[in-house]
Amino acid sequence: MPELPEVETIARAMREGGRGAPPVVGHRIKDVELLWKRTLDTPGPRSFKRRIIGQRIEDVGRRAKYLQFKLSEDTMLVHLRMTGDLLVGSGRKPLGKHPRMVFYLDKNKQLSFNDARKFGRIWLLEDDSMVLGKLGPEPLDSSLTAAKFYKNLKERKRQLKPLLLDQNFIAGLGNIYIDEALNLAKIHPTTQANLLNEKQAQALLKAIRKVLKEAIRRNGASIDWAYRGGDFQNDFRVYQQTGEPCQHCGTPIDRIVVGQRGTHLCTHCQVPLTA
DNA sequence: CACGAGACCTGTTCGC
DNA sequence: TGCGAACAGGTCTCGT
Repeated sequence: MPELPEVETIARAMREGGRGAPPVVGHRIKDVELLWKRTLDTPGPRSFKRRIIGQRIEDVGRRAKYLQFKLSEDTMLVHLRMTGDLLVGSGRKPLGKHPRMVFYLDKNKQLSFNDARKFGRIWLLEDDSMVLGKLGPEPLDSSLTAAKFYKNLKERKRQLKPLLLDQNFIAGLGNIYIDEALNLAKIHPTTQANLLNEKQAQALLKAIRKVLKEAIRRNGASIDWAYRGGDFQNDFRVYQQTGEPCQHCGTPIDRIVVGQRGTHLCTHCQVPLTA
């Protein structure tokens, strides 16, 4: 489900409450239950349990699509992958339809990691750079200037769509927001990165930021049963709009496959670039 | 380095 | 209606 805006929304809910649940920051972890073994990446189950019990959740942040739980001693990273979600409530009965790991907190609270497809992963680390170290820049961080983004694009020959999906090139984007940003910038998804001129690179970065900021403002996009809470899905220009008229020119939105991912675009507004 | 295929998984929707 | 195929927000690994 979740790309940067959805993960950001969840991180905020963990800190301040939201999505119909109270915050978890300030609570202490009293017990953990692992219901699907592979959900836990690092360390092993015994060590994980021994280390995490007793730690207090000091803060929750986000890097790329990872949630960072800053605990008293360690950092716990949670990656939701396709269908993961975090639910907060009370009692001992695991919340949600597909609980994979459940944290029992003080004051009878619980945090339940739900994940239908079991792709999600959790790490407990002294130093989270072990996992986050190679990630590319945050798209909303001002240290990623238009000039730097242009330079980075110039050094790559890959098609834009798979390149923007590469978390080591730029962090946090996924299938939805890439399709939306490329449409907004009027750039074809199969364009070779190094063929963009400076103006187009600038337009692309601007479009990425606009789409992400608007989505965060709307608390992300709710699609199907995986993630709920946001309503940016009502603003999709191309994603899952196959056959619908382009808002700009009326041409029916097309769906193609690029790098094995479904890709939505307006073939009139987004014309392939040739060298 | 770029690219494609296959894995990891389950649930929903589509086509016949 | 029923049933298999296709598809899904992500990422890793392997082979060419």
